[in-house]
Amino acid sequence: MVQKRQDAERKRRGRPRAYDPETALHRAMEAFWSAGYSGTSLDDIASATGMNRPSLYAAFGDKHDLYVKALAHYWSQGFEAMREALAGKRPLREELMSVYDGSLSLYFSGEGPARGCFAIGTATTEAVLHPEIRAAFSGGLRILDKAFEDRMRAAQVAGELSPDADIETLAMVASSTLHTIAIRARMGTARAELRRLARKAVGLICGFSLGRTSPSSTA
Amino acid sequence: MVQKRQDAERKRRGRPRAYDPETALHRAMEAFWSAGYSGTSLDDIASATGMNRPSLYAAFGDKHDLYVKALAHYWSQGFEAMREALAGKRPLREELMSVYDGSLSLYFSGEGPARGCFAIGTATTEAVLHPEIRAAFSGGLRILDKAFEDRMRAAQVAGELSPDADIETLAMVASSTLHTIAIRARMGTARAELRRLARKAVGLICGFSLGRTSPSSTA
DNA sequence: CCTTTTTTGTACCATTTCGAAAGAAATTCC
DNA sequence: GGAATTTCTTTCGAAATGGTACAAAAAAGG
Repeated sequence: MVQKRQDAERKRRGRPRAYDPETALHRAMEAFWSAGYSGTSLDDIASATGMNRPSLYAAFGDKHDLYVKALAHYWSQGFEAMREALAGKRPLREELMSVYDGSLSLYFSGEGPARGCFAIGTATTEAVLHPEIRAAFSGGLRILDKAFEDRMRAAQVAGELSPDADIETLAMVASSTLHTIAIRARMGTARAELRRLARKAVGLICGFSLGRTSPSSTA
Repeated sequence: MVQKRQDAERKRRGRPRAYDPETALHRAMEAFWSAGYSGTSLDDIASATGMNRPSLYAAFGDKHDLYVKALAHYWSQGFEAMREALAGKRPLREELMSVYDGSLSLYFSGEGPARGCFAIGTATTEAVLHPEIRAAFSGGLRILDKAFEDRMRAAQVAGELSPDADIETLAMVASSTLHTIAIRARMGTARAELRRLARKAVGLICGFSLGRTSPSSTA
């Protein structure tokens, strides 16, 4: 961190920044997370980041820009977590549960009631009126879809899933399970119940494996 | 309607209302639908309903009350549609597709880009900070969950689904499919693609029927 | 016709919100 | 140490927002 600063910015000319852009963006995201885009004022964000509005404006542009950057920040974190969880080094069942457990940890982090997924919880609302947010939102969701699908195709090749299994459908179940968990977390469903839900979905998906004739018993 | 008015309100004392409360509430809901709770001003709602703010306040209380009433209005519509679609008079497969087709019609109604589900699209954001909205939101979602589950239990009794089928899991797939469609509609996914997604989910669910050993091919 | 009752419409108020301007502060370059 | 540069802090302003007060309007009751 310190090295990178020295490398990239060698010796900046004027007064040094009093904030770290990365952590400031993260704090701004946290501020948006609970109340959403419209429900969070720039003063709220200023308090959360410790910056004042002019500095915020100079660093990230206006409120809209700031939100879009926060969303990109969230997604890049999510992609990374997804990549690690679905690395393909463990059984499919285990890796899928890693995805859901990791998501639950994120959704139930923070102080008050669970905030669920930042993107689904806040960008869904804005997507209709703000094309940029809609694009960033849908782009991120598609990447997650693809991550599930890629992992399952690999599982099929490796013999973890039946050659007959419809990968597209199973990946869709994996994605929609993530989405329903994101929503339900935000509406107050207990973490344990959501984990139970995830286990059932994983059981269903992994039921389509060789050697099992009836994937219906998904205990 | 006219009769009911004469019955219930016989002869109201003062100046008659210039609006119909039911349609006004519906218009208010439509106003909230695109921009969400925080993103919609009382002026927006006043324009949408043709009422002015004092009348709005007298009729529905403050903005928060109005939104909660709009949400209840939306849910009651949804419950009714669900009840009709899952009446149990047609094959499960057909009735499930009725649910998704009906939902898609609703999600893609209106002028601009698709607005998806009013509840999921707008209440998810507010659920964290507003316990009343959270309660109304989760209550509605639970009723939809139960409607799916009840219908599937009936299907199991009727022999449409295998006795081995895990109804809870299948109902969860049905619900999460509805949720993912609601989200994706709002993020700009084409209606045809969402219908394809619904067909796949229905195929998966109804694959757990007697006489099929492998429900994996869900074309 | 006058009183009572209820709703409407205009106007207003206090607060919040977003954005910008202007000068002070901190650092590098020469 | 002074000039140049970048950021910070204070302050302002215009617009929007939620909510309310008050008089005019429209109906029924007597």
